[in-house]
Order: sequence, then structure tokens, then C-alpha cells
Amino acid sequence: MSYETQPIVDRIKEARQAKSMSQRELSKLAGVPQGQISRIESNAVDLRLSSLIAIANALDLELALVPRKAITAVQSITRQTTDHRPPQYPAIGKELSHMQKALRSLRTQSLAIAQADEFQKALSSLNTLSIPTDYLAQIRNVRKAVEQITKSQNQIKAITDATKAITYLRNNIAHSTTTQIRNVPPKPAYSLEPAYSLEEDDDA
Amino acid sequence: MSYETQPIVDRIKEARQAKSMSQRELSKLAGVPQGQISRIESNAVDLRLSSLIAIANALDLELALVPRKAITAVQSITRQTTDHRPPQYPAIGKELSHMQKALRSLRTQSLAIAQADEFQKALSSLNTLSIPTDYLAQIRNVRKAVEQITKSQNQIKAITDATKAITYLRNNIAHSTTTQIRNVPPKPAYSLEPAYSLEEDDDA
DNA sequence: ACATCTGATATATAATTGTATATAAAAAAT
DNA sequence: ATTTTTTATATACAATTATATATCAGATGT
Repeated sequence: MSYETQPIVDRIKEARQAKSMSQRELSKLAGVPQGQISRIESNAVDLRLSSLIAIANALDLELALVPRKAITAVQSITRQTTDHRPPQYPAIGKELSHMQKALRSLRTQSLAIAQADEFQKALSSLNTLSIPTDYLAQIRNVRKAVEQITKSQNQIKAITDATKAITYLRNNIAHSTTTQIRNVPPKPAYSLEPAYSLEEDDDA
Repeated sequence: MSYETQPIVDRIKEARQAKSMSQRELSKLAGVPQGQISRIESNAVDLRLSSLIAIANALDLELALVPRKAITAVQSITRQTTDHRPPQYPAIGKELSHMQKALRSLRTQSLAIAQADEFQKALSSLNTLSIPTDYLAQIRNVRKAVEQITKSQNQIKAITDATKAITYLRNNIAHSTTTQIRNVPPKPAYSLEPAYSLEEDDDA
């Protein structure tokens, strides 16, 4: 559609993918049909303000009118507040995505909020690292544990344990990479194509 | 229309009035029909993104998606960058509005930009003061001078002179009010009804 | 009193949106 | 491995809604 709307629409799509949400998930949260979200993201429609606001809010974003003079300042603040995930091996990225998802579904269901927040924090800090494939198996185990939480008897304990596991993992990774920062991270392993950037994860 | 759109729509209307623009003027600048602007401002329609962007840009505003965490920071920046005009006696307000308008039409026509900027700065600093009616006659003279600039032979000189006059006036007012800040300003003279706030003036 | 400028409104047209369905890709299960 | 099931995005058509054009009534100033 009109080229001026592109930047906004792009930011919406990025935000959704950063949270590794599907269009359908976003659809439910925002109260906008999935089909419409599809058309919006492909910039095939000139969407209405109410839709934009609903979608933005569902993504924890607020629509603001900023004086031209202030835009650079605002952009810098926005950058600071926005998590920038490093590139990740696809397999690792997938695991992280799934954990994000599992966490979101935990939130929508019951479950004590404090513990969920703890887990979120741990996961976020993990998300700042480029993770070597060596850790794939461990991450996968944690992921499964997180996915099982709903079915577990003592959910609080289950999520607390998962949080510990994540924190432990994170410290391990952070420590191991400090010594060999440049070779372990996947950067040189593949180019930064869109295909991979889709694998990025999450939220804060 | 939907109540969520209200804040955005309100900000648009305020911004337009702050610049003392008419709906028709904004219409020309934004390329959106005046009738549509009327409906938008009364929140009778759920406007499309492209219209919103066009209108915002015409008002020197940029549409931004701000992370929820950053909104207070952004609001504070926005406030700093946005001029807040003190209440003004209607007659005074009108003169200031007319000067704004005259300046805008000067800008759209030729005329050296540097001088116009100088005038703008002078006018803005005048705009921060609550002006006693004593100065009405003087302001009116300057206003007429500004309106005549287009027709004058030496436009550069004309606008430079007008700038000097404004600056002089401002210093006078600022000085006189420092001694009797509380009684000269019009605050007590009338209540802060919407009718009056319409008279506020603008821009930076 | 007249000309001008302000914001509002009626109607025709064009576009978005909602509902439902299709296609493609990925995961799970046998 | 191959089939089945689930998930993720795209699209067709009807209904709803915004937008453009033209016109209006009121206020303001000359």
C-alpha cells in the first residue's frame, strides 16, 4: 500500500516476531482477525487507527505523536528499551522461541505471577547471549520441562526449578564464552539473511 | 468513534490549534480534505494510517511506536520539546495567531529562510509570555508590518525590521512584568474555558 | 450589508474489515 | 521413512466504513 505506512507496519511485524508470536496469537490478543494481520503485515491494506492501536498494545507498544525535533531522542530511548537479540543458530533459536511461547501460555492460564516474572527475567538474560550449539541438549531439556509445567502437580516448584536451570545454564554459557568469545558464537557460521533473523527471539 | 483513538485525535487537534492553523490550511498541507479533518477531529471516523501520517507530518509530528517501558521517558521529552503557551487575552491571542499565519505564508513563498527563522525565534520567545493588553496597539502594528512584507520592495529588510520590533517588544514586556508579575497577566481576568484556550498560539 | 473564512454534513465511491476457507510448512505419530 | 495432524500464513467474497466532492450555515472582519 502507501509507502509511508511501511515503516510502521514493519515495526509491527518485527515486534511480533521478536516475541515469537504467531499471527493467530497476536490476533487473539489484539482482537483483530488473523487474516487481517496477514494483510497488514504484507502492507496490502491501509489499516485503521483502531486496529493499529489494538495491535500495538497487544505487543506492548504505544502509539505516540512525537515532535520532529524530538525524534532522535525518542529513537535513542526506544533503542535502549528494546532488546536486541544476537543471531542464533536456528536450532537454538527454536528452543528459545518455544520457551517464550510456553511462558506466555502459562501466563494466560493461572499460575503465580511472581514466579513467571522470575522465569521471564532469567530467560531474557539468556536471550542476550549467542549460544553455542554445544548447549542445545541442555536447552532442549529445560524447554521440555517448561512445557510440562502445566501438567505438573506442583506448578510453583516446577517453574522455580526451570528458572534455576535457566540461570545455571546462562552462567555456564557466559563463563565459557568469555574465554573464547570470537569463535564459539555462530556469527561466522552463516550470513545474516532474513531467513535466519526470523529465528530471533523474544521479549522482556 | 472508538475511545482508544481519542488521545491521538486530540493531540492532532491540539497541535493544529497550537499552530493556529485552520482545518483548510492543514488540509492543503496534508492533502486530506477539510471535511475529513473535521470528522477526524470530532472522532467521528476511524481514520486510516496513511491519513494519520499525512496529517501528523503536516504538523511536524512523527508517528512512533514506543515500548511501554519507555513511554514516560518519551512523554517527558515530548513535553520539553513542545511549547506550552500561557493563556492570553483573546485580542492578544488573535494578533499572535495572525503573525504565525503571516509567517507561514511567507515561508511557502520565496523569501530567505534565515530571516524567517530569526523572526520565528523572536515570535516564539514572545509567545512564552502572558501579555498585558497595554501592548495590544504595538503588537498590532508589528502584525500589520509582517502582513505587508510580501508586498514590500526590500523583503529582507522588512522582515529583519519586524524581527527587531518583536524582540524589542518582548524585552519590554518581560521587563515590565518582572516587577508586577501577578497582576498584569490576564489569568485573573477570565476563566480558563475552552473558548479561550482556542486562542492560544504557537510553535517553535 | 457584504465578502471571507470557519467548521460541519449529505451523497457516491472506493476501500478496509470480518467470516470462512485454502495452501503451505512443520511436528508428531505410526 | 511416510502418513497424519497440527500450525502458520494467505486469500475470496460480503458487509461495513472511510474518503472525496460539493455544499451549508455561522461567525468575523471590512
